[in-house]
Amino acid sequence: MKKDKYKQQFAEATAQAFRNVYPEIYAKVGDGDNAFSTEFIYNSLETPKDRSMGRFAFPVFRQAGLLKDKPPAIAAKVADETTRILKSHEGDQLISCSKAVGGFLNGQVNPEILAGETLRKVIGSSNQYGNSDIGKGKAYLVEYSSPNIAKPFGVMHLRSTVLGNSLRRIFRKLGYDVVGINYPGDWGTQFGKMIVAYEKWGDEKTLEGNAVQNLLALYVRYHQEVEQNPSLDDEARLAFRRLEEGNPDALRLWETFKKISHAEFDRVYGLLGVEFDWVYGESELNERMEPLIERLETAGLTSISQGALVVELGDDQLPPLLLRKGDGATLYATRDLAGMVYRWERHQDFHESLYVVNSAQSDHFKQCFKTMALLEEAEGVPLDERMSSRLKHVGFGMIRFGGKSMSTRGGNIVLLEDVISEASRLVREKIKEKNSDLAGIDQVAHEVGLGAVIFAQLSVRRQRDVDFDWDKVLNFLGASGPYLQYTHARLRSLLRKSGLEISSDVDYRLLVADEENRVIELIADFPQIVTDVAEQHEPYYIANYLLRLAEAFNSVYQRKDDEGNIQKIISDQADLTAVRIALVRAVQVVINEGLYLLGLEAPEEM
RNA sequence: GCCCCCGUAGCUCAGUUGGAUAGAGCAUCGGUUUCCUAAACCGAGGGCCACUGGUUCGAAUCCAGUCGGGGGUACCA
Repeated sequence: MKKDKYKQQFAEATAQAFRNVYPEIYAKVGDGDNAFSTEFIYNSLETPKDRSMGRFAFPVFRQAGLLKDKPPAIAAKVADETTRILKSHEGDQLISCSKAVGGFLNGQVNPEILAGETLRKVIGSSNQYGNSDIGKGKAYLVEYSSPNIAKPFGVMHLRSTVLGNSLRRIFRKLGYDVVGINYPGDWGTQFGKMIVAYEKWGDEKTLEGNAVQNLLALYVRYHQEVEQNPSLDDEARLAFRRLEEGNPDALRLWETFKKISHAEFDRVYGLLGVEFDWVYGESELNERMEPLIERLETAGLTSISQGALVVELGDDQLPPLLLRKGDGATLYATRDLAGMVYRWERHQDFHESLYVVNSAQSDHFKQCFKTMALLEEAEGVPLDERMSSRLKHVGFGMIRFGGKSMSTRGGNIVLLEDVISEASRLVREKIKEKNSDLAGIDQVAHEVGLGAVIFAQLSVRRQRDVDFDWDKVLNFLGASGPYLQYTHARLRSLLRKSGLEISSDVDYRLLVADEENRVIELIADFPQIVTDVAEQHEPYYIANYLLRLAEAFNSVYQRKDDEGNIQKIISDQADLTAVRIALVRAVQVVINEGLYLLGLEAPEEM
């Protein structure tokens, strides 16, 4: 982790100050990893709740016991000494230590220098700002979306899709060789059901026109009829068996279902702007399961339980993993295990492999990961070469609709496409009333409507369940995608209207307002936010951050003087305009890039 | 029964490895446009941070238990 140079300087000075103020105790404690070390202080630095207190804060409570002194007294003494030390650094007044408050030392960064360094960096590197090479040469696998064939693309698939898409972009920004994986469910007993349903109630017409809708209708009908007639499930099992045995009729139907679904998925991904690097269905693993099972057997991990072939995991909390059902058929866990090996073979030594899948499946992943760990242990794979420790389940909460969980079977489902088109329609109306001669209105309306939909998914912590609420998704006020896009469009407008070449060679002393400094601090925070997201696999940090940045900028934009006049960005004072335009450019670049990382477009106008 | 997630303003949610008076959006009320895009900005009201106990200089945050909601719990994925 690259260290923040301002923090580092502050930590060094503070550490030195402690040694100077308490030499006897320092002599006793000595160097090393203790409360006096730069390292310790650096890691303890916090961000003050109140921005006016400074850029960072160091709480001295932990030193209190050691120093046998009261925290406020310690803070006061050390603050004075830190200030003296920092002032003695000639010609380099980057940071300063303000008067201590309570038990905290507060550090400030010289605003003019922070502004200059930050804006120069952003303007110089443009959308590369925040890039890193920490991932250089490392493969990062991310599986997301993974819809089921012969089922429609509902909003429930949306979360996985947009989360994964965002993570893919973020890891790329950090230099990883990212492999975005789509792993559609194109195998398993549900195809037996589809085949039975088609043979009973469908015909060629089912596969024409709106084929996906027709297939869904068959699927729903199957689940209604099976209530009355449980023997349908036996037929379905038989039909799937036919498929597995390579029966030509069954295979042809399956191929057709697949083709229809893939065409539909590709269309939806195009709409969403989502991309993948590697797409393979469950069926592609059919040949790879047997070798995997043999490996497990050779390792002595398998046993027969109630007629099924299982792996006992030696864990009270986890049921055994099922490799084969009583009838010999494999299960999705078998396929997932084979898939893990497949991925490892294709991308040897990957850094991490993520599964962006609903939290309801967390036990399933625990079972699979544990099984892989046992296998590698049994095979004597050295610890640092094990794939099993690099597998991570990135879970997320459910999407509910009207308080109930959505289910394809019950037909309680909202189609993603309906949501997007409704959102776009509303955006279009809004644009018409405000900016009716906007060129490319349909495209912009789509981008902004889609922005609302995606942002609604990414602006909350993954683990939370979210209730799908039309009013909320279609509300473009406040914390929303359109709010960010609108702010961005205004920034672009400013840049156009100024008619200036953007230059970072401006007089940063002119940025004196609190509001402006707040914006600069936020811009300076961006690279750290990006790495936080990567570590926690939480894109909402970016969503949250962008809202704060947009808000901060909007209050610069509408700042008023004492007489109530707006302090405009573009004025007849050339120097002031130039530096403010540099600030505008920097904000615009960061919002643009942040939106990109979330998977949103940033229109020029709206 | 056991396991996982969640419980913060009327609603939807933030709250970084415990830290300085618990924040934002929506909704409500009040203000701002001779207009660099008002999809915005400024302000007001609104809280036993589910409950109880513990750890600590300090707990919304950590631990134990209770209550409430959701999910999972071997031959579906």
